[in-house]
Amino acid sequence: MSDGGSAFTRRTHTCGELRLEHVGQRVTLNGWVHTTRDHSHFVFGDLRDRYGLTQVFFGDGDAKLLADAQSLRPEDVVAVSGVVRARPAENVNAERPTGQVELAADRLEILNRSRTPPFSIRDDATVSEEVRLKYRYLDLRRPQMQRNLLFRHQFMQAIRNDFTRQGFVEVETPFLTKATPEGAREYFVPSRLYPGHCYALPQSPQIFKQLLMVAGYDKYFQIARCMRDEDLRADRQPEFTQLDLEMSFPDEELIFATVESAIAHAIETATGAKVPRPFRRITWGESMLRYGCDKPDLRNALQIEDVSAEAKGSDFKIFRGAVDAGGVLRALRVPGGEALSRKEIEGLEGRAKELGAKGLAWSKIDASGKPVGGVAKGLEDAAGKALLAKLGAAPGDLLLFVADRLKVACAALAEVRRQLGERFGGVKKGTLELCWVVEFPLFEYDEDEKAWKAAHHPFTTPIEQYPGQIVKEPGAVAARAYDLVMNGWELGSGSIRIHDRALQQRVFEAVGLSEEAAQRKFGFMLEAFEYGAPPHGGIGIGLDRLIALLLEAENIREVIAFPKTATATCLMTGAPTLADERAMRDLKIRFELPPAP
RNA sequence: GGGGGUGUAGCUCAGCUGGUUUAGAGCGCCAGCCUGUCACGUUGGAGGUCGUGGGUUCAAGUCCCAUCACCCUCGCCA
Repeated sequence: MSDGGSAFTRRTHTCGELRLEHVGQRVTLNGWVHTTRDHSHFVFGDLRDRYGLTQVFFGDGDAKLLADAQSLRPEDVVAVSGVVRARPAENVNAERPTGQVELAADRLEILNRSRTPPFSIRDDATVSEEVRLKYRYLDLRRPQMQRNLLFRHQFMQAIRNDFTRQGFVEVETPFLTKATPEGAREYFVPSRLYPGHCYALPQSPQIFKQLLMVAGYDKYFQIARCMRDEDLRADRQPEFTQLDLEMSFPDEELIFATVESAIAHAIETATGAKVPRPFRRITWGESMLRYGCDKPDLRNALQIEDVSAEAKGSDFKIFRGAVDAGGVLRALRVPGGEALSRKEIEGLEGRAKELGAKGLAWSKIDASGKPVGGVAKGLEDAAGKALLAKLGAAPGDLLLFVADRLKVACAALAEVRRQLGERFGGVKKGTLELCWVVEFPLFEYDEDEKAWKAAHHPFTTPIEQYPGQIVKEPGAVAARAYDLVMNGWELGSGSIRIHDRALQQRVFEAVGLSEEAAQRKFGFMLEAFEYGAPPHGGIGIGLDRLIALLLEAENIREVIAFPKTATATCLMTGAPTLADERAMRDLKIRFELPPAP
């Protein structure tokens, strides 16, 4: 058979495989030249593939072989054949699994030369992310990245296995679908057959999975790609992977138990760590009060306290003023916090101010239990004493206060608490704390549009205190919505859905969606719900984030093979590119671009 | 859309208050030497649009303005 000259000796083993037990065997390795050490009369080479490194010895009198070996450069691709031999005892490399042996080469096939790579393929190479992304295929050769992607694969496999074991069916849903104007901005795909019409790429498979429930697939899951045309962050990419699932006839407990099983199984399979179950539960209200946010890091023992009632009787202007203006006074007691310097406290105050706080008041508690420094004077009156008592202030404490609007006070103290977590809150790297945050509000007030809108999505079941509450006081209605949170990161979000057509209509009305508009946007779904929609609910969990957290990566780009930059470009391919004129003609699209500078 | 940071050799960086040479270092690269290295060692060498454009100045890597790229972040992400 003609092979175009590309015949080569196929490997018998990988570069991570050879041990003393192979000594004496004739083997062939295929791989990349990692390094060479040229000693003139002989050459050592390290051959690399994704399984490991094996030392190859060239020499032993064959001049042609030696010359070829001397010509080898990093990242050349070769096939090397020879006999495995034990290294002399003094030359064993104990740091490598293959370090007991080496391959005494008698044949070297250079399969492909490499240009000098822009950086060396090693974990300890310091390379800017920009360069790494441009040469992503080289970056992915680094052992760390190979470990990351392998870990990701194992994690995904374990999830699929556990859902399959639990009787779930993985169903693929369309990429080319109908735009749903609520929620995240969508990517559009123009239709050639229907000029002026567009498909949208799904921001999530939400509607399809609910229709699968109507279709009777009572346990659905999918490892699904989602696309959102929003601005990016370290933990957000324009396309990302969700573990999406939906169940019929559920309650929260069934969904929690199902998800906990799969997530715990996957974490245990991929990391070997034991994940305690059930996960902790905390209501949204409690979380906002104690931790100032809806994604608490429960490893952190520090807790926020509301001392607005005490502030009311205070003579201290900063405390009292905020409460009189309809705001709150919230405090964070930091045991041992007296060790913080003035400068460190100012650093925290800087962060608090970035988040909109007017300031960060503080006082330390001295050995006799008296407040000293900062706003200590404001704590001397009766109200101050009551406040200290409520906080349980003890010698060595640092007390931090934010007097502000509720939202600002929460955000500022949440950030301060987060920053102090490792030093004073007992947060340890490498530990996991998963929890469910439950009973989210159903609606949020949109200040810009002066209207209530769905906090999760408009298919979420309300928990009405009395009939009609969603119209009379929408802000007070809780929802059967829940978030999965790990170490202070939101992993996923879900709810028990509305399956009743009339209730769905009332919720649409509450968010200002008329019958007509609802029909236009979701008519096919509402119609489906008239054919026997079972009660159902589910969740979507961001897998990139979860995997990044487990690998202690700073950034989800570290666990995505070909990620985009913070400005949604691909440095390797150059995407996005200017539209091709002819393709645009086919699509009957013309762009109006601002004039070039 | 706003704020902050970075940009000098292939890579990672230094370059002070504008003037010390022809803008440096380590790694990498190229060439020589080296019979047990494993981040091999050693000798020598090549390599620069100081992100880009404009301005100030006798003189700009350095100061000013604009712009681009990347990173972080606020808004945004039902």
